[in-house]
Amino acid sequence: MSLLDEHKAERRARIGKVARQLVVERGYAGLTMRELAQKARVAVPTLYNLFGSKDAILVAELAESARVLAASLPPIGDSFFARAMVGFDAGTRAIEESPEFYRECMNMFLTSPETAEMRRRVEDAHIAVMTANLRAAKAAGQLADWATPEIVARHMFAQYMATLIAWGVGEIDLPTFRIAALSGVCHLLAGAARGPFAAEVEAKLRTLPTQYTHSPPDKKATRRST
Amino acid sequence: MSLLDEHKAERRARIGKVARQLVVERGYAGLTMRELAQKARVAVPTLYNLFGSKDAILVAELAESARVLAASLPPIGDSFFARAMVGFDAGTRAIEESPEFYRECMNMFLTSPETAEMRRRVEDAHIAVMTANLRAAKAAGQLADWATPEIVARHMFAQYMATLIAWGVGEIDLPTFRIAALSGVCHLLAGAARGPFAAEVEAKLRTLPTQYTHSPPDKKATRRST
DNA sequence: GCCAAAAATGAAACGCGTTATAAGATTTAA
DNA sequence: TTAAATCTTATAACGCGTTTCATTTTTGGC
Repeated sequence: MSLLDEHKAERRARIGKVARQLVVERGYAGLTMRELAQKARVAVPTLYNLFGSKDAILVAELAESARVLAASLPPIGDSFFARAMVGFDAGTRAIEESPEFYRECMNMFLTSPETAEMRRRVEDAHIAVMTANLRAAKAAGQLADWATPEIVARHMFAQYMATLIAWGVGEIDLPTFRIAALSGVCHLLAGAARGPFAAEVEAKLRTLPTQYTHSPPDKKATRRST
Repeated sequence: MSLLDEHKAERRARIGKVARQLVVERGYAGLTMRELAQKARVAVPTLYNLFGSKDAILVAELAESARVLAASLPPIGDSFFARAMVGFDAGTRAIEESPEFYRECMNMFLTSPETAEMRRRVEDAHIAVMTANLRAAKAAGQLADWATPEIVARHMFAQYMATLIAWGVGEIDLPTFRIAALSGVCHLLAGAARGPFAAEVEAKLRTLPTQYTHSPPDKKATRRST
């Protein structure tokens, strides 16, 4: 790596760090390019040279988080169900580490064209793992004959995302999110699972509260103005 | 209604109509308040007097659509499953009538603070219907003992919304959306349904394609710039 | 050490959503 | 008819993300 590229990387890192911090402090809308430039000791056009847009800066931070998360995934369990839970758990724990940041980035992540490719990558990775998992279940006769592994995997992912969004818009708080996401995924698996797999899912479902609090606004989020 | 209120209502209607048309033509970002004011023969501050914000104008249009939709709901069928399908079908048909408008409004609908109340209203209405429906199924012994009607209803709604979002961001096209949403809801019901209800769900699942095309970008949407 | 290429800089500008201000039009009530 | 109240209007402004441009700084090869 040349000196030039090194300095570029330094700047990128500095900008990303400050951006992340400012988003946590002031929210997505509260992060202004002019202030970011100043606090990162950089000129405004430099932000655009290095990243291209405001969203791209945060996407880069999200991508970094995803990389760290992927590298830290614990070894998978042995039952189909345990394996299915590992990914969801890891994602949820990552969010719990800096909820303000992820919540403020959620709108952007969902809607910015910058993130289209990243969304597809994240989704494909999740779905590939779950599909493989469910394929094994099917081979072991523990999946309904009408169930297609990939389709079930996609629906599970959709269920998780929908719950995530409910949290992102402030509809539910983080503990509720944990329960609701788990519940949703289990409900979905309950239909397709057979044999021991099904028993495991049902057992889990029985441990979940049947009346978790919905619509209890914890802090309002999304698009703060100052 | 006083003359003053009449004229106000006229202006509101005119603005809403033009806004809707402009969104269809140029997308959400392509709708500018200055142009809207001009085309609706109104001053810019009037837009803010009457609505409060750009998003609020489109929210009002969405609310109007929701009102029309709710009023046009066909009589419900007789089986639990048929009843569950009616709402989803009506919503999907509404979208198919003006996909450009709804697609462009989706980001805004999901993320704007203006829509929080409306989201809750729509969600509560859907969930109330489905919950009542599932309660009847439970009373008839056609629901698993671990299944809570309201929770299943919420998961169904989440599944539908997640698929809707996938369409909104351009991940899937409208025909795929129809299949995927139906498939997701059926997968969810398959776990909780018992007896004749379960048989109906499974029968439906067997009719759905097991390999519907995912990620075939039809027209890119979300945040056009001109 | 010098010179061409590459990149960062400061300052100004653009279009956007939104708001303030002052003046003009319209409705209401007497 | 007139006066008060209400709303619309035109215009200009603000802060935002983003871009342009000319200038300066930094880098890499000789």
